[in-house]
Amino acid sequence: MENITLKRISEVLNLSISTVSRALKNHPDISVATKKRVNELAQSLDYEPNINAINLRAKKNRVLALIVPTIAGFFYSSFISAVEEECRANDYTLIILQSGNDPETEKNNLSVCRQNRISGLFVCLSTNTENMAAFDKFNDADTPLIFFDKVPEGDAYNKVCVADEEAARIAAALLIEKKKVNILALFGNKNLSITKIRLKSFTDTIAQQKNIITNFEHCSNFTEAKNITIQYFSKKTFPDAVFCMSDEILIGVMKSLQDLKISIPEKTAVIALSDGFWPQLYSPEITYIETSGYKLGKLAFIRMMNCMEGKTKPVEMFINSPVIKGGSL
Amino acid sequence: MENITLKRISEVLNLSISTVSRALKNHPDISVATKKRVNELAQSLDYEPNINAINLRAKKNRVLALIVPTIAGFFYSSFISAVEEECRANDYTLIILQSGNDPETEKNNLSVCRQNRISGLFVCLSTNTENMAAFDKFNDADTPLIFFDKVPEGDAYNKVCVADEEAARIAAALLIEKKKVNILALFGNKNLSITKIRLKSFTDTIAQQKNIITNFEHCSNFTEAKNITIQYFSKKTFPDAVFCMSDEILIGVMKSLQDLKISIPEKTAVIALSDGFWPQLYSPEITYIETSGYKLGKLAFIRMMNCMEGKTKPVEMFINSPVIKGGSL
DNA sequence: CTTACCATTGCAAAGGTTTGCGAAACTGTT
DNA sequence: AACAGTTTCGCAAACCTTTGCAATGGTAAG
Repeated sequence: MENITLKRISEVLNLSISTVSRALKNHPDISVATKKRVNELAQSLDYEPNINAINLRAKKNRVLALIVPTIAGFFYSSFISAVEEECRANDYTLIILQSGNDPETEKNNLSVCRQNRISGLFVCLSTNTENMAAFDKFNDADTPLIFFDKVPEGDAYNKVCVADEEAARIAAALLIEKKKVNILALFGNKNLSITKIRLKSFTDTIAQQKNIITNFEHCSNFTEAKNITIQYFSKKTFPDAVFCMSDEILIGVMKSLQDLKISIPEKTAVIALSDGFWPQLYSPEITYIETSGYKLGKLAFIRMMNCMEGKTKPVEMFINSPVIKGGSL
Repeated sequence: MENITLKRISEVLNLSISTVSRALKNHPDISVATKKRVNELAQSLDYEPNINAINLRAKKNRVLALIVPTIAGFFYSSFISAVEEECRANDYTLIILQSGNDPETEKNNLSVCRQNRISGLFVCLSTNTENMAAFDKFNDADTPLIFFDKVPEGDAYNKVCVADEEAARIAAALLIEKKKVNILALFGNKNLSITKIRLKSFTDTIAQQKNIITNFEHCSNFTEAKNITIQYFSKKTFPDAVFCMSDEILIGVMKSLQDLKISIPEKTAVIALSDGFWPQLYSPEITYIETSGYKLGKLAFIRMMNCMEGKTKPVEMFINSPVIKGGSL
């Protein structure tokens, strides 16, 4: 099947390319009769404008890109889902790239983005990104850059975040309110700013109470979370509550608690920061503070649009953190 | 920051655009001295070629697209993850679009694809797509079209599938082998070909045994699966095994069994067709027949490459279905 | 000194679209 | 019949890259 272009249509109709172009765009210069002829032929030939040509001429692009360590996983895939919905609704094309948590791949991805002359970029940093220079180029080029989840430090960047501090504080407060006295608190990778914030906020809140013993542990994946939990709960006296910083940790913890047949909330309570999907799978359902990827995605897109409209200073934005009560506390 | 182009470089160096272009591509016509000058300047200016211009000239694109009902969910996101990895490794850009299970949106997405002059397309049909005409245009245009998961009927299309028939047969055989006699078999949406295939294969295998009672039910989401399970297991005599056609059904079933405190595998056995992530979350882990989104994605990409290399007839391909033993059977 | 040849480099066209500006045709007015 | 004013349309340039072919300069051979 041949490629249908304006030129092709213009030849068939004995018109100039420019007339065809204007007719399709409903330009007032063109007579209704001509518009009708053009539109009908275009329709019947299934004409679709060549985006590459359009972008080339316009020197810009309705293309956004998104870089994420991995697509799989509930938080990211629901974030992406939200962003994609908005892109589609606003006639943006979305390019998705995985970094695999590898700074080198991340750099290559940025190269792809620049080749594509994208007009905006969402980024969740890989765990060990240190040099932000490659990102700064986008700022220099006035290409909006929105970080989410794993964000860089400093106030030179746009960031959308779950209200990490608030969420961790609420969780700690709930544990205090329920008079828990021996808490196992599980956090993710030490180096992540997200971990630091949650840890500090949780610690600060708990520390106000004298009589609470808190065991802080770090675990960066499902398996580690499982193992640490087993370690703590194999003893004859064990924590009366577990705090899980993330979904991944939560499911690791739950696996071990189920293996050990420790009943919830009788023997121990569980509370988590979560996207909201997993907690409802358990019985009783897990009480959690919501950190919704979907909502965050929507917010990120709004922020992106604002950045594209006009010059604004980088800001850090938050989504709120409602408590969803299950029966685990 | 201004846009760096070949022209810009050529002006600085007092060379022609073509010389710069060739120098960057390491063309033998260009002297080493010139190549060096050009490369150094390009490097320092962070030159990235404009993909739109390249595509326009080449009249083709290293862009693939993928349409899926929703990105969220384990099967799809792991499928996408695999496809994206391969795209990146092979210098293809991937555009991801969600149909939201709406044929209208699906059609719009196809329009986007054609505007982008993509060179290949992966599609998981939305549940109620009837008219394949919009897809046929891609075949007419020699743009490879690979269907996965929800695939159209007939042999005019390329399809990559989990070995549905085999997987369902294996599951049924395992239940027979374990001498289960009262089985609750849960299947997804009746209209899906994937459901039909699994249902038929399962039924055919089970039917060979006279003494087995099988209760077939359809449920198209988590909640329905939960409710049906409760309905069956609230009676005083209940099934001694549950078969779950998908992950979504499995987690619904497990929620209800946990709520009712029905111990597995003592009171009832559970077996599922699954991507493999969820079964390991439970205790005991669920025995399942693997239907891996990730593997399927890899296969889909290979098939795509084959289609792009040369003219081949549409085929239906399968990935194998290993049994992963947990303790639920 | 001419001729031939090689190594380098430049010219120009093409790909599809948009848009400022000029050209043509037509309308209606004096 | 001449003119101005509209309506409708076409020309050509620009966006950036690639590539066949021509052109330039130089070197060596005759």
